[in-house]
Amino acid sequence: MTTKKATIKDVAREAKVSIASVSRVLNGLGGVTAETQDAVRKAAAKLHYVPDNAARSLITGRTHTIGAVLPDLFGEFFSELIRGIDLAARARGLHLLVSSSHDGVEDAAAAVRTMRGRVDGMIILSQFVDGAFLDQNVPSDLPVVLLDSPVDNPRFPAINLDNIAGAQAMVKHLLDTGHQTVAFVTGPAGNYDAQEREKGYRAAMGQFAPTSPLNIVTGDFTEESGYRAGRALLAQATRPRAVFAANDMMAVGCLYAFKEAGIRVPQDIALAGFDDILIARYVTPSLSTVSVSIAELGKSALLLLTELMEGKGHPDGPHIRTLRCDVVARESCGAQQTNVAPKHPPALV
Amino acid sequence: MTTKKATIKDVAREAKVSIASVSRVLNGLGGVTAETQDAVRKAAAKLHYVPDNAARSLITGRTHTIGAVLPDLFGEFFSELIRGIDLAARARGLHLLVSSSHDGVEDAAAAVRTMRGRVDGMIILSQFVDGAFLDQNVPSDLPVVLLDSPVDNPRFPAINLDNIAGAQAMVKHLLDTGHQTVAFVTGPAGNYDAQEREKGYRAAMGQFAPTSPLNIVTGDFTEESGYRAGRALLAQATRPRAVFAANDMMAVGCLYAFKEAGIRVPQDIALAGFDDILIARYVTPSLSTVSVSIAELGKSALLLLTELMEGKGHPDGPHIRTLRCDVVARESCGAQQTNVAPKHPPALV
DNA sequence: AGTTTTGATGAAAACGTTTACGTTCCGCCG
DNA sequence: CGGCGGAACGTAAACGTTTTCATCAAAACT
Repeated sequence: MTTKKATIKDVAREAKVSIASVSRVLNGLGGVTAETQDAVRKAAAKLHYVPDNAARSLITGRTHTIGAVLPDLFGEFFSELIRGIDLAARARGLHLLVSSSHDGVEDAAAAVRTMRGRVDGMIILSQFVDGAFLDQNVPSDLPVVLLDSPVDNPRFPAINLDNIAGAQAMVKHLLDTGHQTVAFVTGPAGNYDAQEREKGYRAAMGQFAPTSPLNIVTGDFTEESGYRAGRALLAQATRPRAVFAANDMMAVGCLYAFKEAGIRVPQDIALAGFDDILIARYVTPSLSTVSVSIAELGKSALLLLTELMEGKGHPDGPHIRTLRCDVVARESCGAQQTNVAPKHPPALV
Repeated sequence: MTTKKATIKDVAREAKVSIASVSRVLNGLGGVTAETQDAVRKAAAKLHYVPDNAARSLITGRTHTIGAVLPDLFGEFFSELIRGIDLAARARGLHLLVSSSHDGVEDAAAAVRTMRGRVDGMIILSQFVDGAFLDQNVPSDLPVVLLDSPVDNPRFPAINLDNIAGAQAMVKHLLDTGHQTVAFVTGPAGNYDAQEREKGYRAAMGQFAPTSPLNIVTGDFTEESGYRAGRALLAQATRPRAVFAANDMMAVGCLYAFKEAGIRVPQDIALAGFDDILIARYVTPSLSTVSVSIAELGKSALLLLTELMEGKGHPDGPHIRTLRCDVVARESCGAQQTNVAPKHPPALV
């Protein structure tokens, strides 16, 4: 590739046809004889012609790119999510523009605004978006799919995790395994997932252990907050029989607090997390948790988005969908015996 | 945002000026009186005007987007890498277009080609790129930074990890700790990092333990291959005193093979990996490894790329740079006593 | 043979910007 | 007072496509 850059005109001249014919051939529109096709393809190959995307976008109004707005890229959750989105996107010939790391509503708004005109649709996961935010920052004709969002608006379909059911199931599992008292470690206040999981805990306790008091300590999804929560729980007058943390990293933090104090898991206290991150399998004892297929979440979001983009104003089905979560019983909850070899990483979607 | 979409013409009409003046005001070019500025800004705000990026790109030839071509998005390495790139990019007002999951040279070529015209520069990490590939698929005027690549071409500066030195240091550390015989588990054949790490192992053994025979079993960076390698090592007539795996996931695989066989780590056999992924801190015993600051790698790549993009044909400094790797001694190599609380995740860059 | 249909092709408009180049107007200096 | 320079602003070209429409030849009818 030594020459400057070939345009469609150069190809047309080389092939001795008009630029319209070149366009037709290269876009497979038909209405061209086999010879011209050949000539055009030869010329294009010879000149290493690659169409200019900006010009194409300008006239067609499509970019073949979708945007992903995320709060951060750190941690397995987002990594898996992007992977799921990317895989599904490239299967459809779409590109992926990522934007992350906004810690305020202004940041998020800027991110969304600057994507305007660069993408054909967006997938947004942010605790800062609500109805007003969307109305203000999203052009009316831009398809958007929300992830893990409380927004209930048919114009902005959402895909959520079934956090409530998942948390309920885990609490029930802990109770069924024989742990009479279950404490809960919360996530950050603004986080929708965290709120839902707490709801699930409350609901399950009310339903399956109405006589047992609620026992809630606060955390913020970080390992360190889990560690502090673990120490706080151990300091209580009557130590709970089981601890359910709103995510795995906090559960791991608890685990280290317990180890440090010489408390055995699960014999002295049972432990469970939420997310089923990779680490959950590798800590000792392996961590019982609630599994959410994150890559699947990303894939579903992209599928829904493409449906929206393909014209059908609103896709079939409800505008809020939930993805089920499953209890994964490992060693830390006491329902499973030690198994030494962890499962391998999940296969590609 | 209810109206269709406002163009620069609409703003001009609303402000009763020409489109040229609107452009001047909005791009801060000067040569406009204060009143016109006001009028234009008011009109733009009123119409919710946002410039069309496609049109702008078409005429300016810049997209303010950089592309990242990666083999996959799975695992902590790529997650961290993207994060490092993204953070540095958005600090400079650049967008990030990712493209991943190519398992063949054709895939990679397609990825690079389809990015043409969409990005102002690219960061490429792929075992499939070599000099010929780049010549064939990269336009001559597109700045590119290579990551972990053996390509030695001033036109394509590269940033590599100092795999050789890191591996050498780890082998030396294992020998110094008193383990006379060190076995090595290789990575996939085509992987540059893997090759370099093996070189480091060979060099260190030759230099520091010339009488000890090399002991190399093959792996492919997956946990499962590490597990198999671990079993193979145990089946040897004289079991090595230490095992150095070319990455952490394989080391974890080894660890489970050893646990399964009732072999204690590090008492019966020492173990070390490479990469310092998050899991390394959480397995029991915690895994000694070689740490590479991956986010830093991404950040450096982006910085170098922006230097290239800003005109200076070739940035200062050598066209191949290496990032140092550091030995992290934890429990599994026997040089460190048990410490129960793992370090917290690395802070944001 | 004359008329219509069909299918391939080319000319030119359109997309929304940036920017080179004119034009106008004003103040200033000779 | 005439000419000149510069600031403010407008006109129009250019960027590289897609797409509509017209053209034209050949094939298909009547």
